[in-house]
Amino acid sequence: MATQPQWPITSSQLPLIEPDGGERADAARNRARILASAAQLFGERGADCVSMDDVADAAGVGKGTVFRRFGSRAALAQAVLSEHERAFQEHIIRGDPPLGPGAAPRERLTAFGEGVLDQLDRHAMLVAAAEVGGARFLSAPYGVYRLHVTLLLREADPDCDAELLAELLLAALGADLFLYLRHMRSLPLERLKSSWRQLVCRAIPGAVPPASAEPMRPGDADKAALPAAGEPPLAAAGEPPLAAGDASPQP
Amino acid sequence: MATQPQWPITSSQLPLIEPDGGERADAARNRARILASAAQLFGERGADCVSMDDVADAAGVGKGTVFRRFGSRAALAQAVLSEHERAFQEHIIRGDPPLGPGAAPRERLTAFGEGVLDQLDRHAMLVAAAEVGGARFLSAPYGVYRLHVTLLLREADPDCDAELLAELLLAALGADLFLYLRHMRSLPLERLKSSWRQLVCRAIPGAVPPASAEPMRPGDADKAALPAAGEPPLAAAGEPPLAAGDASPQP
DNA sequence: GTAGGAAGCGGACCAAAGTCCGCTCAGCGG
DNA sequence: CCGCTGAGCGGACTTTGGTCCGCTTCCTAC
Repeated sequence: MATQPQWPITSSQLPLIEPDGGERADAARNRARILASAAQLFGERGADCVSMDDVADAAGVGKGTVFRRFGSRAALAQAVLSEHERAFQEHIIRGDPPLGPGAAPRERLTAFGEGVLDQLDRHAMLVAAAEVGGARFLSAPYGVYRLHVTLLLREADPDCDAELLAELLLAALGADLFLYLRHMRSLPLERLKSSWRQLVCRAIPGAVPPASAEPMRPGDADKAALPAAGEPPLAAAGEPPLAAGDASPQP
Repeated sequence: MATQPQWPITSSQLPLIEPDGGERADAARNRARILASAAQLFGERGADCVSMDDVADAAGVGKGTVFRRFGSRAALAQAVLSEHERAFQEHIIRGDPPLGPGAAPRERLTAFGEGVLDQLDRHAMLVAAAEVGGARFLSAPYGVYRLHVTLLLREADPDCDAELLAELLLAALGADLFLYLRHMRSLPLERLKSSWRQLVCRAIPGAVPPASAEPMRPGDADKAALPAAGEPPLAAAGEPPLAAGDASPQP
C-alpha cells in the first residue's frame, strides 16, 4: 500500500478493452461467453447481487480470465451496457430531430437528457456499477456525452465556458442521483424529466429573453424520448463510435 | 446473497451514529481515539491509502470496535469531516451576507457553491470516501445543503420545482466530479468556481426578482418550511446541524 | 462493597475484488 | 504431421470492508 495521496481510481484506468482483431479463437469465445453470462446474471438478479465469481462460474471460465478480458467489475458492466449505449449514440448522431441533428440546441439537450433518463430507468443499477469511483469520467460513453453537450452549449452561447458547463449539467444525469431519486424517494420518471427540462431551459435561455416565460410543462417534450434501444444494425460488442481520445490498451 | 434486485447500498444505511449521551466511559474514550487516529492517518496518507485495520491498529482497538462505533468506512469519513462541516453550516445559517442570510438568493447560492468547492479543494478525497455508493444522499450534510438550496431556489422563483432543481444543482458539487476535474484534468479551482457562477446565473436568471420580500433573517426561514413535498421523511439528517460556538472555517 | 446484567470489546471469520504464476494448448512454420 | 512457443488459462492467493460471538468490564442497584 502506497503512502502518498493519489487519485482514487482503484486499479487499471478502465481501458474498456476493445475486441482486438488478432485475438485467439478460444479467447474470443471466452469473451463472448463471459459477456453473455454477465448480461444474463445482471439482468435476472440485479447488478449488485452478482459477484465476479458468479460470472466466471456461469461462463465456465476461471476468475482470472474474466479480469484479464475486462479488467474490472466496472469495465465488465460497461461492456454489457455497450449495446444499448451504441444504439443511443446512433440516435444522437444520426437520429431524427429532437434528439438527432436538426433541432435547436435547447431542444436537443432536453431530448438528450430525457433519453439518458430513459436509459437509466431501465439499467440504472448496471450503470451505477459501471460508474463506481471516478470510472464514469473515464468511460467512452461519458466522453461522447461530454462532447455532445459541450457542442450544444457552445452553439447556443459561444461565450460561456461550454466544456465545464457540460460537465456540471451531466452531473445531474449521474446514476447514483437517479437511483436515489427514483428508488429511495420514489419520484416518478416524468418528474425527473420535467426538472431536467427546467434546468436546460435555464442553462440555455430560450429565444424569449423577457423573464417570467413559463418554460415547459410536463408532457410537451417527452415525445422525444429515445425510440427504445431496439436492434442495432449488427455491431457485436464493438466499442462505441466516436470514442474519446483515451483508450490505453492494457499490457 | 440475495437473488433480487435491490437498492445498492452495501450494508447499514449509514446511520452516522451520534455521540449518544448515555455512552459508557470506555466507549467514549475509544470513539475519541478512533476519530483522532483516523483524522491523522487520513490527513497524512490520503483517505484511500488508509484501511480500516490501519485505523483500528493506530487507535489501539479491535476492528470490530471501529465498525461498531461508526458503522462503515463512509460513516467514519463523515465523522472525521463533521468538524469542518459544522463550521461551514454555521456560516451558511448565521454568517455574514454573501454566504449567510441577507444577500439575494443568487448571491447566496453562488457563495454557497464556492464555499463547497473550497472545502472540496481541501478534503476532496475524504469527502469522496464519505460519499461512496449512494451514501452521499443519506448523509446529514447533504440534507442541510439540499434544504438550503431548495429554499434559495424557491425564494428566487416560487414556480419552479425547487426540490429537484436543488438536487440537480448539488450534483455539480459532487466530490467525484471535483476530483476528476481538479486532479485528472488539472483545472484551476478558480475556473471551477467560475463555471459554478455561470450555472447559478442561469439557474436564477432575473437581475433582481420583485424585491417586495425583504431578505429573511437568520433564524426564521431556514427552519420554517419544507417538511412537505410529499416525500418520505428520509430519516438521517438528525445529528450534526448548527450548534457549536466555533464559527471558524479553519481546519 | 458486591453482584448482576448488559454494554462493549476484539479478533476470528467471511465475501468479494483483484493479482500472480506455472501449466496448457492454439496456431504456425517447417 | 510434428514440434515449438507464447498467448491464454485458471485457481490459489492477497487485501480489505464488514460481521459475529464469546469474553470482559463498566455501571447500577442493593
